[in-house]
Amino acid sequence: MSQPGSTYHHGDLRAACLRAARELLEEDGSSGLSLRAVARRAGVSATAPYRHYADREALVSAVAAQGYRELAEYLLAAHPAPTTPDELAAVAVAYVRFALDRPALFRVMFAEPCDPNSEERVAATAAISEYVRGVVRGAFPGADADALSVTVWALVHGLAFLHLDGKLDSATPELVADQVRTAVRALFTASAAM
Amino acid sequence: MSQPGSTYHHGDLRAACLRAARELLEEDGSSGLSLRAVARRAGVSATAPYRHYADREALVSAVAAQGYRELAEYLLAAHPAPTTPDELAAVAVAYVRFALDRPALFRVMFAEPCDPNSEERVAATAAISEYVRGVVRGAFPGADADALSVTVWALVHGLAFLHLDGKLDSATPELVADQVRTAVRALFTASAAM
DNA sequence: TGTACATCAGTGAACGCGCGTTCACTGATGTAC
DNA sequence: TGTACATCAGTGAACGCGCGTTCACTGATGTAC
Repeated sequence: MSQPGSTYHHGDLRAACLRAARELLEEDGSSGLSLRAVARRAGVSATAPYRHYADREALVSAVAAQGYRELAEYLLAAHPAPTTPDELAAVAVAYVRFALDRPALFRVMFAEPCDPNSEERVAATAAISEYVRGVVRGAFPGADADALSVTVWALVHGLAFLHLDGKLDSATPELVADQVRTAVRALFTASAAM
Repeated sequence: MSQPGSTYHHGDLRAACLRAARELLEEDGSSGLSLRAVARRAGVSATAPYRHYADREALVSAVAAQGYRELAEYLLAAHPAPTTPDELAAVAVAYVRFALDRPALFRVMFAEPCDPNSEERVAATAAISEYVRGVVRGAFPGADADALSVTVWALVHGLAFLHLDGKLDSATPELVADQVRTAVRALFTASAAM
């Protein structure tokens, strides 16, 4: 049990490290994400995090896994089981929105060479990919779900990255959303014509 | 003029640094790309690169710019001016191939927060984006070229990144190429139906 | 053709930094009796 | 309810490392006369 006044025992340093890591990530990018900086921000000695994370990579993996879970929530919140193009587009918009709301986190999740050994991480990405497949099956009943879900994911993922890198105009959220909707609709038309 | 036997004057250290940087990038990823490592590999003192690059960022920008130029060559080699879906698909395949052939370079080009101040870099990315627009105009004469070129670029870019991150099956080049062709064809069908 | 000299590419010592990680430790917690 | 003690979360000093960058320098180059 953590005691309010006590400072020696943090109470929930594991979660505090994760929170600190997320903040550093958004402030300084992934280069700012060091174990020492995390400890500093959590108000704890440099070595305290080792009680909770084996090493730096373990912490990064935990951050990424948390990111995957949050992304899944974003998508589910947009629409739990889309079946029309507009509903699918809403999910796509949420995906890109997530990337723009948490740019550094999104980069850690996808752009960094990752260790294939973190089961937490592997499971989280498998869940995302499974969700996309399910969504595509729902929205495009006739199509080859496997092939089309790759296409949809790639399209949306690419939009997210190009916006992240400033290669597309992301001045306002509405502008971004419109672009995403247009792109997804184009795909839907395609599948209908197949 | 560089003299074969002479070691004091390198001859073309600027280019040698670029080459060393590229090698380090592919061997160790972008974390291995330090000025000191570049100097070491070029067989030169740690400070020699400062004759040719103002700082680390200048070198990274130069590497990225070179990457953009090579990407453009890849695409042009695939087809100089595609007008059919198959020709467009060939260009798309080349884009993804480039990413998989030079993963770390591709990441530097796109996944790293970049300085918007390097004109060399800005010009190079503008050229790519202009090329994509031109290709789309050629292959989809009737469509809204601006909107559609964003869609095409995003789709291909997303495929490249998902493959890079091991989120899609990239066991053989042919498998990858097939996926890319399928996705691009889906888009073309869409535009034909619009 | 030969020499003096300005130019400039590369040297090497040194700086301060933040990092990941180890280690023996200490202080707080909570449980068994 | 009170006390002894095992557990374990966090400490702080220390390690070795590689980094970016500065500085005064030196050696090679090539040009002007």
